[in-house]
Amino acid sequence: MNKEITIYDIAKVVGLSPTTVSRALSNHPRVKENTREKILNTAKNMGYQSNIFASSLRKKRSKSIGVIIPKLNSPFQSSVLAGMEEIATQAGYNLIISQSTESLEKEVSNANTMFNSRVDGLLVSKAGTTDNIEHFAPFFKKQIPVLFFDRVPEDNNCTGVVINNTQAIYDATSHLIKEGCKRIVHVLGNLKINVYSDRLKGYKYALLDHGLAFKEENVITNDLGEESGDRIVEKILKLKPRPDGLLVSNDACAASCLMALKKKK
Amino acid sequence: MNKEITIYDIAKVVGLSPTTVSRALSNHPRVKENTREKILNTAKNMGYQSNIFASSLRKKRSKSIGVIIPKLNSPFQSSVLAGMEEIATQAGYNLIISQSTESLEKEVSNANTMFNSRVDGLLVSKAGTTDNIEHFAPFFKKQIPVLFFDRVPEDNNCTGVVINNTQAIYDATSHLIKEGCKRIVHVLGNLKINVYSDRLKGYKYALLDHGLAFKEENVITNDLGEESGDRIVEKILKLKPRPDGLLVSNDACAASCLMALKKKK
DNA sequence: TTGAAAGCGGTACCAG
DNA sequence: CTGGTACCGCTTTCAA
Repeated sequence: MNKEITIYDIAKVVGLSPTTVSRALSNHPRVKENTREKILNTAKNMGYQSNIFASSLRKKRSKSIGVIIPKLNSPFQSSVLAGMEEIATQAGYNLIISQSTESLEKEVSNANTMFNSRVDGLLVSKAGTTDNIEHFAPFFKKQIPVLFFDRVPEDNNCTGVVINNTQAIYDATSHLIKEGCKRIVHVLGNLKINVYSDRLKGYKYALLDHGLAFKEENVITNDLGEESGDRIVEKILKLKPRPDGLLVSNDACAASCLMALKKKK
Repeated sequence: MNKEITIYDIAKVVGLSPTTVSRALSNHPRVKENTREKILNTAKNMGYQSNIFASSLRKKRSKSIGVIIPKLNSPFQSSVLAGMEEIATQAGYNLIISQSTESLEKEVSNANTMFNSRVDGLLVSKAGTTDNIEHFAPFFKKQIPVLFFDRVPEDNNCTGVVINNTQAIYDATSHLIKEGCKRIVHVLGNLKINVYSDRLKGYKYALLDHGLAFKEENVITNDLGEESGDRIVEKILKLKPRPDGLLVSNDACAASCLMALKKKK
């Protein structure tokens, strides 16, 4: 059984104190260049591996950041994740990830796990049905930074990063209108989610600014899936007069709608 | 400054030893039901949060699993990740993820980070260019389980999980042949990667079994991107006689090829 | 069923 | 620039 090498072992070998070894290993400035090199070398030779548990225990920091997102296998979320990973790694942080699968219950459980894992910070994109955020209270209380992104809570005390969803859909709608569309159907998800309610605003504003009337029946909500194309197209085809434009708030769903429409032809 | 509550604080309050408190909190069987309940209650009331650093230090286990994949924002990889997360969470493990972005250098660095984070196990899908695996040696030496998936090393001493790539492409090729294709172009990635070399085998076998000749010029390798459609189509159109079937080993690239082909029409 | 005490392996504080 | 030592908070013997 090969025992772990500790700084004490190194200290004995180089004839210095554990303190100095510790300092050398963490690049503390007040160690003679010579000494540090000797320590670093013997550490390498002895196959030393720093014990992050002991270090974290003492320093009370985990050097890890928690991430809670609705779905890992979402093109958007996973590309955001890729960016997070890059920056976190650069800064010497680990990323601990979990998904809520759009369930509040799981989000609560994930938040608890993250808290118990003592992450130094938390990045969250809410589950669709989450309308309270008291499961993050322990973080707030302990002053652990919580940053929401994309799907942010209504609560104004929370820090969040979002794109300008309203403007984006305003632009998209305006584009369709300029292309000659008069009856644009807008398909979006749960309006409890800021992402979709903001987009709906953009849609409405664009209609208004171009002198088109907003009609409730042209908005289809709460059904954004990779397989919901058929259902959506069904609804659209029932509308009279028939719509001449379609704006879908989700790539996969848009593709599904396209396929469904092709079938109908 | 609110100090952390420890098992000692709880012990004092309930008038028992830290040992018993520890046992109660970790559901050790040899604690009287009464005692345990009392401890659990006061723990909750006092706002106790177990210190996972101390626990890990003592138990020498992190209850976390490392994951290294080429790209986080890949539909395939992220859906695998979703499955891993589900199971890991169920089992009380955290997932620490990182991406190599197809670079050996980063993969090495990620492996080191994971090792230093003392993950209890490691899940790896290799970067394309990785042809040695000595950066995982510390894991092997310390008997930390390393499981490769999808992109596995050649080394037979490694445990790996793969789909039957050969059979899959054999079936796909056979399908095209049955549809009447005689000159099928196969587009795939770096042949150093098992995924692609296995698929190439399947392609060859299928041609053989259906009495078609294999031609080197019908295989396009090393260019699988979301934007490589134009280049690939360029190559295809130069072939004489013109191919009548196309088999692309990657969804995004296949879509890109379709678009490029449409433009050419 | 419960307890005392010795670690786990670093880091921080206070000296020198 | 270097060292002694207490301590972070939990778990694990060994003992009762």
